[in-house]
Amino acid sequence: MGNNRVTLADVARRAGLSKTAVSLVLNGREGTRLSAEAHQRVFAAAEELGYRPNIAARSLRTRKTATIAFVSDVVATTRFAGGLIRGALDAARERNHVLLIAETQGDTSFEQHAIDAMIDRQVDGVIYAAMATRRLTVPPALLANPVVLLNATSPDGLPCVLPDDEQAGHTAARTLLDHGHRDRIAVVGRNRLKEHDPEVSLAADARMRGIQRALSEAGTSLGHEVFCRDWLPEYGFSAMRSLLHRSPRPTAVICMNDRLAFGVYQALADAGLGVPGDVSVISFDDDPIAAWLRPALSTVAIPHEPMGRRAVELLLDGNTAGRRLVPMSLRRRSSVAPPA
Amino acid sequence: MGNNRVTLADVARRAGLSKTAVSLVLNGREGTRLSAEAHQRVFAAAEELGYRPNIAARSLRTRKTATIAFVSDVVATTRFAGGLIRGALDAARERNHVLLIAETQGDTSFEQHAIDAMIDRQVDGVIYAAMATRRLTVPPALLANPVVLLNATSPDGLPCVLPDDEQAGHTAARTLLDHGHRDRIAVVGRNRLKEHDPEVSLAADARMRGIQRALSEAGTSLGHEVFCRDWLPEYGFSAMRSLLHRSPRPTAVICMNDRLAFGVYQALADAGLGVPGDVSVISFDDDPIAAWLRPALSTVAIPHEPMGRRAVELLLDGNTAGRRLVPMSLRRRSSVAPPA
DNA sequence: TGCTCTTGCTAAATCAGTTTAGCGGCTTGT
DNA sequence: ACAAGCCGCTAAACTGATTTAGCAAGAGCA
Repeated sequence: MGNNRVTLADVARRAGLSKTAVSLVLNGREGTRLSAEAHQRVFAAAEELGYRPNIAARSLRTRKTATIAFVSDVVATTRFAGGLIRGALDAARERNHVLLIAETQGDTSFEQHAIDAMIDRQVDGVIYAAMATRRLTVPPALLANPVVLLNATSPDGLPCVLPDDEQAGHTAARTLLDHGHRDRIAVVGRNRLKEHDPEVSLAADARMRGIQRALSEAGTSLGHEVFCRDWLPEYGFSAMRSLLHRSPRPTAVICMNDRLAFGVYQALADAGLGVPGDVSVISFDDDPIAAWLRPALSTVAIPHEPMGRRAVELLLDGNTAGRRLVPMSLRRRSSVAPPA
Repeated sequence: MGNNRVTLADVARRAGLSKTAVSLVLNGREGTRLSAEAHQRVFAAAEELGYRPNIAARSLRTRKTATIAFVSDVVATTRFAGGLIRGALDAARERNHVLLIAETQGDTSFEQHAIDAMIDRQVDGVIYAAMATRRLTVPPALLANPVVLLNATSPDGLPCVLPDDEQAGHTAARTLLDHGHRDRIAVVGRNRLKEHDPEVSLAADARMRGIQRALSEAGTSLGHEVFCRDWLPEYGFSAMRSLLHRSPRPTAVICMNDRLAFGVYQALADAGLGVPGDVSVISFDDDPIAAWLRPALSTVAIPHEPMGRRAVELLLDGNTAGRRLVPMSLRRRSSVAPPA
């Protein structure tokens, strides 16, 4: 196993120099007065022996592990997480860092355990991620070292990365307005809890603000709105059913996420109505399902990868406190058309 | 930061004992002749100071890091990965280990980089995971330390964890037979490449074998089959369309995965046919979408969490070589009924 | 009394790096 | 001619744990 790994001492012996010299050369230290010839000998020896530094040993002295902890409530294993981790992974790789991941599953003792485990391993910093965009309080144990919140804010004013949901709401509404929809635009998925409790969601309120701003800028306002207990297909389904009983019928529906939109599609199909011929649909998230629906669903994507990437950059490069909003962009597909 | 972390020496000083004594006590070593009183003093001191061992320092000596590398082609960020990582994370936590993750994205240089990065950090072992169940060759650099393949096999005969797709195929077909379907069962999603090239897929062939075994045990055989270029909704859609032109029309369809089944649902809805009234549908994977469809789709689930868990157990406990098949179980929902 | 054994504990080596302090030899300035 | 400074390099300390080797005091035995 590692018993015969090549060490710095081996390289030094081979190069006929001291460990010090080898360390200085391999770390590319400026201002050492080692000769060009010594540099050559070190590089050659390291190359020939296939030397790789032992990071545990190094970090013992330097207190840098080139390792970042990615701690999340439950995000690490949801579809949602994919892009977040991918982006973080990419940015970490570019900076020669690796990611240690842990999931708290919302359990305080798991969380404590996870954080301890990470800190014991001397991570250089922690990315604390939430599945739903929301406000949270970070465990005090974390505050001792660099932290960046991902998809969350905290009262401590820690640096954080969030999607720009208000702009997304504006984009969604603006898109419908641009297609000629006006007074008969409905929203599916309003939810008092999500909109009023920042510890539950920040997205719901921000998206609504964006939608309402776009409408009032256009001199109009929301035609209908339906509240939903949760943002799941079944609630979208019944919400759309209830909308179809109202008159005038909406010409377009903004769904608070793609799963609701899926339910809305089902209800429209059951009623024999076509998208976008009879009703246009637009939504948020860009869940994989959005591209699979027929017609494909136009939706304002959560920028998972850029967010993950941004969090790592913020952590590693100077991270001034405060929030960073990452823009959300429209995936134009086929579910929006002018009203009949 | 870490400059004032409590060290073993601090605890020793406080307890009025040597570092050796403290180390022995805290590690619960048997056969030391330290007095009960010394034990008390050590525990008290450690507790009072909030001592936590520095794992980098420890691993320098012991060559154990309590860290596992989870290297995958692309699995880490797909929906697919969720359960795999979750299971691995759970099992790792139970054993006081953590997971270092990396993604190669199928790029050889990324892969080399990732593997080096993990080995430099002295991981105790590597889980090498694939997104699609398939055969692959593991990079030679890995062979120097413990490896378990997850969702993959290799010619090296390394220990590996795979879903039992043949049994899954048998279960799917058996379920339809039990409901009274017999000669008019169709398969959607046959694919020569997937079935014949183990480096592309092992699942396709295994599922087909299971299906055919169940049918021949019942003295019947496949009514129809449609080949698909890929297992995506659009191909399921056109496959089902073509099936509807044949006569006799199938009474039930086995889809090779849930995304195909989604397309099949769309085609049936377009044709005004009901599931399961006119056609029963059963599938594989248990993608989240399966539960969202109306009627909810019965499908044989890939046991992601147990697989991830199993991989960690295999790696940490004695891992005798050879393959472990993890059973796949049926999620009974509403898409299967007796033929009309 | 002298010898060995056990008991309870510790000094020092070790892991693989980084960093500090400084050593000879040569050049330069006065 | 002599001090000062530079050049090229190294010995040794240090990081925080584990582990080996062994010491001193007391007990047991002849």
